[in-house]
Amino acid sequence: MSDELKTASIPSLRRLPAYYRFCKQLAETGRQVVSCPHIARELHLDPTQVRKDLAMTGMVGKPRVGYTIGELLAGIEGYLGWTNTTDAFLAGAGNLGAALMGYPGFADYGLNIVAAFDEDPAKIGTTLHGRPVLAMDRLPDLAERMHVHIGIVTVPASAAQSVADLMVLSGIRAIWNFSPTRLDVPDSIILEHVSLTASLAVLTSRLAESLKRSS
Amino acid sequence: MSDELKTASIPSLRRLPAYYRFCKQLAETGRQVVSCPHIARELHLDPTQVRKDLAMTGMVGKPRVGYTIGELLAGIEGYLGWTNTTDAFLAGAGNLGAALMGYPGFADYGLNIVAAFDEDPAKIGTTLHGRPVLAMDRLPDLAERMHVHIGIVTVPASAAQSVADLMVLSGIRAIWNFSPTRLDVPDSIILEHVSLTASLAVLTSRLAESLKRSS
DNA sequence: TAGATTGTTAATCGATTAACAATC
DNA sequence: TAGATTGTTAATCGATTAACAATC
Repeated sequence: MSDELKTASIPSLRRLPAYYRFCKQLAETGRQVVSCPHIARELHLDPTQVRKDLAMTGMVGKPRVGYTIGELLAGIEGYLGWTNTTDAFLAGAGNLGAALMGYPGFADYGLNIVAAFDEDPAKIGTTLHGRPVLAMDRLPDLAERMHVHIGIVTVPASAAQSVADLMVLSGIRAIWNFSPTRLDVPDSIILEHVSLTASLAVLTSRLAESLKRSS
Repeated sequence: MSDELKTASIPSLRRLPAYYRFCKQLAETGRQVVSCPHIARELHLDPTQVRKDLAMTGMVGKPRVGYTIGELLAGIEGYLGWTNTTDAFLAGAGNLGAALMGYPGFADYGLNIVAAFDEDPAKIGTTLHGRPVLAMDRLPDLAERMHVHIGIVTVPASAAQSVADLMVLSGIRAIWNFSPTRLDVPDSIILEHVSLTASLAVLTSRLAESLKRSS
């Protein structure tokens, strides 16, 4: 069978949600089909690149017509594992943690943050956007019993590594790291780092260059 | 003069903050010099790659010794435009906006969020981590008078484009976009998008693959 | 049919990694 | 000196873009 899944490139994976979002908007207007040139024009990408990205998910289109939007959405959902909502635990009920808990869009992307964990006694026992804030030391037991596979790290840099260690011991399989620190975890753990400083570096270096040129 | 700045690659720019952070930690222990292999071991990178990234900033090292940490930090700061703190306006005083306003690390990276702007009358006039929340329509006038060049977008997707348009009209030169939407701005505007859904796609697709393999 | 789009193979481009002389 | 590290050039790798036959 054609079960040989060619491992997708990271840039391709990162583009899929944009296609998904655009096609969902199209679907709401009643549209049934969409072509790669159409998506590419909208997102300022190369049509061939869009086609390759979609091919990766197993999608097939019709020449002259394009892809059925419904199939395309289902294809991306399936490929990214968004079909069944995935439960996640969040560690660090601070500002950023609260923001992620309150982000309404995650449900559309199969992510369900079921509880937050914190060390602060003042926060423990409260709720955050309807989900409980629990003591950090209850994370291992609950993660195992609830089969939670995703851990979100929104604690300060100083606590990030120890929280990650705790998650690994708890059977967490994937860590989404929002702290400004690099985390050391076993190779078997999936690690995705949202680095605000990396993004800021691109912004400020370009701005510095632009201001220099115009002065 | 050697004023021909070769435009840096985005991956290189994104790595610089990690070097910066590691070297700052080393400096605190009293260390004076650091080598590329040393940095590379710590951050799990290739030593040659680290050397090329540093060369980009104009740094020169001593064979057998390495780089002076002080010079290295200054070099990165200069290259990324972190020497003089840059003022920024933030639009959208919601959960995420509050989180960014409260992030203590930004000061180290030359970013100073001086005010937030929002449409919600209930929020206008309050403060967020010591900085005022102002009415959105005051942004253009203030941006011009205060020479603010960076705008941070933390409004919901539906409002993001109109906020970006307002920023462009206000003379903002660089937009840091945290909304889940692609923004359309003139080519002259520097645009950096922090896409949580792109990051989540990498995480969930890998997790799905990993769970499939182990089942 | 004519022509736009798909699917796929080839060419290009850019970033990473390897190799190695120069240096202290 | 011996040997680790720098600086730089060459080779490799992977992603993007171009080319083009197949299709409806």
